[in-house]
Amino acid sequence: MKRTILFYGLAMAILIFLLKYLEYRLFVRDLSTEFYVGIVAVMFTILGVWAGLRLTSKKIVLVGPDFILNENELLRLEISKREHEVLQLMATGLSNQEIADKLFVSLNTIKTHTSNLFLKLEVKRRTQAVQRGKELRLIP
Amino acid sequence: MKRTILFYGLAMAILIFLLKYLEYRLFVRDLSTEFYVGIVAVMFTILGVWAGLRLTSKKIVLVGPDFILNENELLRLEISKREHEVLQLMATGLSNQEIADKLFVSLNTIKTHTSNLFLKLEVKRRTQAVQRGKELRLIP
DNA sequence: ATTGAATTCATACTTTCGGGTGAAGGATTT
DNA sequence: AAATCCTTCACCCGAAAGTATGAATTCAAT
Repeated sequence: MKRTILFYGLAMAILIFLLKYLEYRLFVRDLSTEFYVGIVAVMFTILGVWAGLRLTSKKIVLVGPDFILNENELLRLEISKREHEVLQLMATGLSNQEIADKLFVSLNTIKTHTSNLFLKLEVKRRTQAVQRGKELRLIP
Repeated sequence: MKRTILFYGLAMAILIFLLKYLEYRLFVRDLSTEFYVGIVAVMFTILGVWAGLRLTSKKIVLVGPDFILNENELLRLEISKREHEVLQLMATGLSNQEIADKLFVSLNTIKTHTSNLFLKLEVKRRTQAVQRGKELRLIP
């Protein structure tokens, strides 16, 4: 952390120094305005690109495998909240009994949900349901 | 495609127009040089950030869905070729019977393979095996 | 040639899944 | 109030999955 602060401070200092130096040369008419502006534009473009990369690269690492739920598909397939919940747990590899325990309902209830899910997802097995769910971005 | 070209052209035109306009106002001394340079800096910073984001987002898409098999894990867990094969088919949502048909062996054979797989992957169900397999990069 | 691992298969048994049907209670909408 | 949807649960039955054990065969390595 200390190192990055130092690095950024140094970079900032160099940048400001460069700007001031260019400004000085502009002032003593050693440099045309166009050229000055051009250099500034290039510098700030580079700065922008760098900042942009920095931001996204961090986002990639942190948010990296980010998941945006496809609610349209949920609506289209008429999958209820509870069913969606069951699908999520199913995707983690839990058995119906384990899902039932986790949601404090009976095994039969989970069976009903899974059956309805299979109908709506047009699959025959839970493994396929998980696959389909991932394809349709219903689960991460 | 046509739309993006149009969009970029338009954006470029607006940008150049803005620059020229600012240059004009600078020329008629309606604008201080510092302010002009500041605006240019901001504009190009934005441009840079935008370009940076553009570049990385494309990279993400391109590099995204590649799969490199983790052979070390395969060796470490002592998973044989056949077992790996079965795991792959299992991950596609096939039943044991379907896997047996596809590999021209008996259902019992597949059961043996899956049982051994579960032991080696330290799981109890096929859904978990698929999950684990993906975690360890044994399957895409 | 012997050893060991991988592959194959069988039999028997238990557990889990999945399909089908029905139904009760609650919440929302009409 | 009636209709509708969601959620819950039950029972039955057959199919699929998983466990345990044992064994034959093939194939590579020592």
